[in-house]
Amino acid sequence: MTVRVRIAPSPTGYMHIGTARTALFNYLYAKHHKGQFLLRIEDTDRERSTPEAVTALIDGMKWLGLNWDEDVTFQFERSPRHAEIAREMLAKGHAYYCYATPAELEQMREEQKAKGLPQKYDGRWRDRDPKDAPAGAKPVIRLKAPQVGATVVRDLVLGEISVNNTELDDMVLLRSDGTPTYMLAVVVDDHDMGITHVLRGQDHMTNTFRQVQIYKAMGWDVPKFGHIPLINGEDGKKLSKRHGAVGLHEYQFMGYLPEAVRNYLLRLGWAHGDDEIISDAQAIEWFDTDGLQKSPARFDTKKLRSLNAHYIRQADNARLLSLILPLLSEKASFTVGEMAQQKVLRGMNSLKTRAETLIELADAAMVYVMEHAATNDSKARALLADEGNKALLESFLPRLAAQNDWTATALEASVRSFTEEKGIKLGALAQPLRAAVTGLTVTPPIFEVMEHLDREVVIHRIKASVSA
RNA sequence: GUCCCCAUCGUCUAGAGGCCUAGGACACCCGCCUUUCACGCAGGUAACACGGGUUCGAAUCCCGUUGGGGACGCCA
Repeated sequence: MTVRVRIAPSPTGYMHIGTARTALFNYLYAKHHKGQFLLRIEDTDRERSTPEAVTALIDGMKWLGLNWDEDVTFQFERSPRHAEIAREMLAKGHAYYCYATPAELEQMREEQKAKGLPQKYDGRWRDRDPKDAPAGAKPVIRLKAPQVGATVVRDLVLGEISVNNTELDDMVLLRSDGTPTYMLAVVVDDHDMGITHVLRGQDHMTNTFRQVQIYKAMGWDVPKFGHIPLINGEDGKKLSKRHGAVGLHEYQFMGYLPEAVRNYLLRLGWAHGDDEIISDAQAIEWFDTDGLQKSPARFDTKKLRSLNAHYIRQADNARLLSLILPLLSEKASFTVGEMAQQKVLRGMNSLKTRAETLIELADAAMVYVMEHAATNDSKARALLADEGNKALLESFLPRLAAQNDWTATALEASVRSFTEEKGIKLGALAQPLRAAVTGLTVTPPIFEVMEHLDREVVIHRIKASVSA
């Protein structure tokens, strides 16, 4: 049997980081088992679904590199089919009309809550004759769920899980306006799409029991289920906006590489021995449900950053340049030209070992973009305000002006011989030099920066700082 | 409140009854390298929630307690 899995997000604004991880797991599961990975947009909630949100979901999937097979299924388009199944269940005696009004049900729940009873539909229309229906009332269709026994699921992650059927109530399948509920639509779509394995968050566990009852009522094959532990915030509480970013796109904006996010998400709730850095090919080769964790994991930004730093170091320089180019132009307030881009590219090897995000990479790369040295670094200004340093720089200037070989190696040699003659440490001149040339105290190796910067620019900046 | 699920360093995790004096990674601390900052390399601190069983032997199996998460909609 070919494995067919799906990710079924609802378009309610953006792609949640947890949804992204579930999508990744499903994708890898499909690839590992040489099956198909499908995308279904669950847009049956017409109030909240928007075309923008659908686009956000699709963009998120593409950014993460999770390409799906076949066409995207839009759940709402299938509502006639869902209604058809609801009527079929009605005909088979597995469902019934319920005329209770929302207000009536709310009152029922409040009474249950007040008495400390479990909150669930009490089945008031289960055995009642539809002839008793109030005139003009629009009914919903409810599942006639089994009231004895237990519903048992052999979970791919948790093992056997079960619940007594007395705990489950008769859920709504078709709303009074004729539209299907999530519970019905998911089952019908998964069945029609030939889904064999459902890997989803543990927040769906109770839904699974109820959905299994629908499969059984229809006499359909029940797919295998696997309930993935949820992602919590750094404080162990439910991941929410107050923890920072929950939208996948936010990670993109914060300068994370998709491969880093992929690797991080993969290791959150899943492991393959002690492996940490895992390539896409290895992920496909290794991923299976036996490596999934049972308990929830906390989101750790520090580890994500560390992984991101790793992948930035691995990344192709030209790719990095293209990724930070919009950032550079934005920071500079002008379009960064070809010359500056070439300087950044030449300095990239040193820049990328110092950045954990693309934002930091862009910040550091600005030394090659700006016309003048930075002026807002107080430590650098203090260094240049020192008369001794000024005198030192001034006395070194003629050497620099006479410098033939404008390479990092030669520049370093020149500075070394100068400091040796003066009997001072290399850093005694290198650091003021860094401050004068860049306006900063922390940069890539200063001789390399000088090499990539034009000679005239370097000399001009030193002169400017000396005479300031 | 009711039901479901879970429980190893601060965090992510390895661990399938003896290989565990509990391993790795991130973070943290320290050293080396060094023109700053990083990278890299070498060390270090740090965990089996608790209580009962089962067993010659338990981080691993069972029960309970505690703690955590989730679900209880004509949302998905």
